[in-house]
Amino acid sequence: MEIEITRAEKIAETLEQLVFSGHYKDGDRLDEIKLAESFNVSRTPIREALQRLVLSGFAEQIPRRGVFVRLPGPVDLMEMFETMAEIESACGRLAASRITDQGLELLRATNLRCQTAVEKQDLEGYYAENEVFHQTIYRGTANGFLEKEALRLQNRLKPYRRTQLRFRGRVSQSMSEHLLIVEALQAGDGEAAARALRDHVAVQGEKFQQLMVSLNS
Amino acid sequence: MEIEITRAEKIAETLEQLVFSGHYKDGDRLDEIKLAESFNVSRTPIREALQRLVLSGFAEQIPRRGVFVRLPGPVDLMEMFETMAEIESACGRLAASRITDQGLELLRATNLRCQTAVEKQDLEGYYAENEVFHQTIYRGTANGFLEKEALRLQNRLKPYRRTQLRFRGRVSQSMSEHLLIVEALQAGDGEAAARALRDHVAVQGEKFQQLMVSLNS
DNA sequence: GTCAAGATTTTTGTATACAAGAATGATTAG
DNA sequence: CTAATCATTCTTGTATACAAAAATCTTGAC
Repeated sequence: MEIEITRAEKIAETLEQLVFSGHYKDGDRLDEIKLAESFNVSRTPIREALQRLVLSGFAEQIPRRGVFVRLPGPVDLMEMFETMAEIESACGRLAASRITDQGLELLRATNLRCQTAVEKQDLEGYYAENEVFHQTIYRGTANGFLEKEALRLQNRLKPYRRTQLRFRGRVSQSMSEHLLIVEALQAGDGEAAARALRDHVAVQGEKFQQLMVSLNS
Repeated sequence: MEIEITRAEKIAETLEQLVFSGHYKDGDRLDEIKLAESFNVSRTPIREALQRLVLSGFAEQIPRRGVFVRLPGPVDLMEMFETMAEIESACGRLAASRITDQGLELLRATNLRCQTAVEKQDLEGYYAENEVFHQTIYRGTANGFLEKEALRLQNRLKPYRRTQLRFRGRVSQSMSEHLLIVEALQAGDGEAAARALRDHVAVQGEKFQQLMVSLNS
């Protein structure tokens, strides 16, 4: 966990959470003065935090006008999930020939914890372990840059993935897909791992409807 | 072309160019005060520009210490090129079934201009057309998010690609690879396009040596 | 009553002032 | 002469002040 020292960073983190959690509507202006008051700081750290939001894609800045929340619409989300599927796929291909035995072991262990979380109906726990599962694959690529890019997108899509997993049958299906992925990685079959991960992450068929439904909540 | 209004944005752009062009060494501290003096502005816009550099990955910020240039080393570059290869590959796969006839036509036209640039020994022109070639493929994915991500990385790797193309035989080899890519896209063969683009961008064999050599210049 | 032009207010972008932590150097004890 | 501690200086982070542009409101003409 990174230690954050400056107020601007803490504020940026908090604002990201607020945007994530739907506290703001799309198009809302992020008023520097009001934010400064509510955070009990001056406009300076607020402005730095807003810049971070803009550069992370959560907001848009119109010069001399202000910063506005930009929540992804259905099309944006589809595009982001498709991109994520391709990136995870690439991670799988590379990890298949590079992941360490420790990595594979961690993958299996994480999968087990996923399974127990499912059995205990611990959705929150499942989210967390599922994240670790994918992050372990990113790490397995032995490509720090790709890993960071994957983490960035994973974080960006996190809230939407959560809502998706709430649908009936999704969790158990997801679990069996995980097994396929581990098998492919264990066998060192890059193409199979790439395919399995792409299918796992991609939003197609049933999942498309579910994503669209979850957008109206 | 985007219009930039605020000074901070112009300064950020200029600083990026300076870091790109090797004006700073790795680890150099970007002194706010000196930069402010040299740009004839106050520290405020400088700080905003520095933040942009940090979030783009060109520099690193250590709280209460300052901002330091972070140029990619050999390992970072290999990782970035590998990631780029995978992303371009993904673009190829998606574009194969989505690129419009206009897109294909643009691709062929751009390739022709590449060819004439080669014949005229116009390396600068070749760089530009080559960029357009790849950007046309990004556009062909019909995925705006992926397109933007690809453009980001392309921009980040631009200076290194340039040095690479200066090696004997690279340009003509690159040209024939372009033809392969266009063929695959035209045939709608996603897998072939993916493979062709990955091989085209990937740094392997001869190209690895060339990249390493070009780093010491 | 409506629309437009000008004045006023608000808000962003920039400059400057100030506070706190880090780096540097000096001074003194060993 | 070396090392450690303290003081000084410098730099960053934050607050405040100011300027310019945009938004809003008012007033007047039609």
